[in-house]
This record gives sequence, C-alpha cells and structure tokens, in this order.
Amino acid sequence: MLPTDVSPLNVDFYNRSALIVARELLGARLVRRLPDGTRVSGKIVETEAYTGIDDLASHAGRHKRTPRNMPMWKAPGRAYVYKTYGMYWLLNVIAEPEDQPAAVLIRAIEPLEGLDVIARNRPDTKPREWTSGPARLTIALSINGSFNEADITRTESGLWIEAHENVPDTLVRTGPRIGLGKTPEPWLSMGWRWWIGGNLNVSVGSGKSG
DNA sequence: CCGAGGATTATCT
DNA sequence: GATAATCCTCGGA
Repeated sequence: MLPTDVSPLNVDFYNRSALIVARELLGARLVRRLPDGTRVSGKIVETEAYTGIDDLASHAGRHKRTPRNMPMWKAPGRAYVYKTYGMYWLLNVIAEPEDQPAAVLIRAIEPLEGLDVIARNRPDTKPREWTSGPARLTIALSINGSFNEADITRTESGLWIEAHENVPDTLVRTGPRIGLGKTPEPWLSMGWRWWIGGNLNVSVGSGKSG
C-alpha cells in the first residue's frame, strides 16, 4: 500500500516574504510523485531567497521581465524551473503576491523516500552526493522544464511540498548565496541562504561549518 | 584533500 | 559574443 499523501503546503504559506518562506521551508518535505504512484521525496535542508524587488542577484532584478523569468511574477505556490549552464535544471518556488517577483531556490534535500529511484537517477555517485546541490536534486527527483509554472499546492502536478518537521532556530545557519558571479554589493553578501547546521546533505558551497 | 578546467546551450547584449 | 542561482573529472600532494 502506498503511503498517504499529506496535504501540500498551501498558497497562504507561499504568500509571504521570500525571506520567510526560505527559512520556513527548512525541514519540509519535497515530494515528487511519479506516474506509477511512487513517491520520491526528501527533507529540505538548504534554500536561497531571491526577492526580486531590488535584488540584483535575482533574475527579476531591476524588474526586468524576460521570457525566462516570467514565472517569477506568477501566483505564490507555482514552480519556476529553468536551465543553467546549458545542462542543469534548477527548482524554485514562487513566493509573495502575484505580480511581485520573488522566489526561493531549493538547493539541497536529504533523501527520505524512493531511495532506489534516486540511486538509479544518480549512477556512479555516493549517497551523500545524490541530492546535495540544486542541480543534483532535480536529477535525483526527475524534475525538469515540464514543471515550470506547475501548481505545487496541488498533488495533481506530481510535485509539491509537505510539512514534515520543525527546525529550531538554534539549528539554522545563514550565509551569502552561491554562484552570484559579479553581482554588486550589497546583494553579493546578503545572508539570504539558509541551511540546517551539521546536516550532511547541504551543498558543497555551504561548507561544513555548523 | 584541493584547485583548475571542461561540459554545453538558452538567454541576453 | 559572453554569461550563467552547476557539476564532474582530472592532476597533484
């Protein structure tokens, strides 16, 4: 018998500041349900917020609208999935009210369900490397561009996030976001990356501290 | 363990 | 034409 799906986090959860949503997503469970009903999931252990209002590190910085970043203006609770470096898909969730561009990048998860599927999707890698990076986890969970703009507040989309466990403030670490290149200050150094201290599945960029 | 460099292509200038 | 919210491999220690 398949596990019962818990209700997905709803629009009210996502309709808040991206800085809050990024923090609150720590400990939640990212669920991918395959066409055959198999649940593949993991606990979110690392996130980054892109506020988009004046944030020059955001794709929506300067409020410049392009075909790629258009989903950032969509309703809270939608997915923004885009390709980077020509080969990797990155998963974001839209936060804040519609027409107000903001998103949270899911950077790392700790595998919980469907470990056999994940192992198959990530051949020749150690378990600790299966989902410890934004592109690694999309490969592990078979998330691609077809999920762009998907409604992740509904299980019908095959992708959603459930409440799972509460992470106390004493375990939460913050630091600058990764891979921003020549983004100017102060955006380059803003502590808008959140992770669970000591978790073995955080991305390499988060270091081992904490 | 660590750092350097390649992969690979949509997107924007 | 250059860049990119990355990952992997390889060489050296």
